[in-house]
Amino acid sequence: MSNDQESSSSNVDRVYEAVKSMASSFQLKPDERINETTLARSLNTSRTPLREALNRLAAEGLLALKAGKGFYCRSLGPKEIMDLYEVRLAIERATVRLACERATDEQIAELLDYIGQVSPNYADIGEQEHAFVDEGFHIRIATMTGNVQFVRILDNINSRIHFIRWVDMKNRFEKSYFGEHPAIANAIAKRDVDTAVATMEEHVARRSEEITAVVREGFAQLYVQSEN
Amino acid sequence: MSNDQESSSSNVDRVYEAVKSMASSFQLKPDERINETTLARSLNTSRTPLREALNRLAAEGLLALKAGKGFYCRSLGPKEIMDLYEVRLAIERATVRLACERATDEQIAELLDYIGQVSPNYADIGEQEHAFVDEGFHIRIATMTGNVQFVRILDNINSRIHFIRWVDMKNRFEKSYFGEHPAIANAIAKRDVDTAVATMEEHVARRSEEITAVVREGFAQLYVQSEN
DNA sequence: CAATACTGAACTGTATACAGTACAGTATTC
DNA sequence: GAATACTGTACTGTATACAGTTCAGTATTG
Repeated sequence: MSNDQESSSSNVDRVYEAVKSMASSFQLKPDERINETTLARSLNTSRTPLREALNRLAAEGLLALKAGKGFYCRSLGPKEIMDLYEVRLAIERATVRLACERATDEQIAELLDYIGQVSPNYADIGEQEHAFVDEGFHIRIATMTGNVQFVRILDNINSRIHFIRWVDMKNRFEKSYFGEHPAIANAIAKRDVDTAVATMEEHVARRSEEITAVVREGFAQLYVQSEN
Repeated sequence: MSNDQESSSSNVDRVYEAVKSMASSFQLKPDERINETTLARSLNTSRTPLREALNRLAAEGLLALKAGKGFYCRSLGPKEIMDLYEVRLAIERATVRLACERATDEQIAELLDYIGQVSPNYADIGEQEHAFVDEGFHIRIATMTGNVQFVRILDNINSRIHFIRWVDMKNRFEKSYFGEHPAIANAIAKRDVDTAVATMEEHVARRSEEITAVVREGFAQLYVQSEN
């Protein structure tokens, strides 16, 4: 049945994206066992392509596979979150430095434009979108390095902390978008490596601290938010 | 505590390791199509678990999946190699810094011991082993951070550049093991962050330069070496 | 009543069958 | 003889069947 639009990406890719989205938005709860038959049926496919997608996600660290018990949505405890932020800091330190050195003028113009487009109507979009916009900013900087591997890794980290980022966005978005992000972008535009790196470090580190506070408060409220 | 959940009890994990090893050692040639039926048979399994393993490896970047045409062993061109070394530099800069701050005295003792054990009989082992020993050194430093994510990423990079590393080892091993590695380890032992980071940067960067030279010479000879 | 053994449902892990598709090698036409 | 159409083979992608295992819920025994 070729009912779906041209499968530029295969069935597995479609399922992969769907499950990834479900995991990022915590429709799949942490440490919850994934019922393959049910999930396959709800995605209009069979268990074979579903399991192939699940294996990819497990390889990326979004899911865990307990032998003999199947796939679990990976739990996201305080330790893991801090660890991921630590890796993110290491990566972004490098990307912002390389971006200063290598970004084309077009890329820089596009980055400034990206910031500009969001600012006016930032109030109209939800937290979920805020998180995506934030991720988009950092991914653009990674892209400026010309090194796909950085983008790949950052993308992986993003998908794993997306939900946390989303929650935190309530407090942070305005600060990020009218303060720190433009500061970083401007430093890149001036090819000012030291300022760019320092600002980025501060940006990520501050975020990390705030996350810690949220995490310490406990996760209960987070999960509640994702109920509906 | 037994890891037989991971390796021996699961057929997929066994196949995964086998194929990974084949890809790292270029028994599977770059850009070569993988015949699932044949490979499955040679690994004493069926296509289903094999494909699950292949999907994991594709997610990790060791294989590529062309839609409608199956899995291919990923080509490793100069650009990709340089990119991976660049990421590695970013990661190792971070790990060595954190290792200085967080490593336990036991871990440091173990690291020094690791170096000591290898030195005497370094001539007895082949290049393949040299590469593993080298990787082991860097993985240990990553482990000292207490952050599993760093280990994970570094391990991924290692598996993708293993072959290149192996080739380069002919020239580098002695320099690494009697010069740079001990220098890094000693700096960590003294908790001297600046020296440790600087030495590590120099170490990875120098290696990267030499790799470039090898790569520029052309790959033909590399592939020939892996024939038998 | 508590604790342990038992049984069956449900689910994972694997093998296999089948359908659709790319590709090579051959035939056909100009 | 060259170029294009054709046909068969082989392989991927997916569905399904089956075997082994876990787990919950019940029965049994002290």
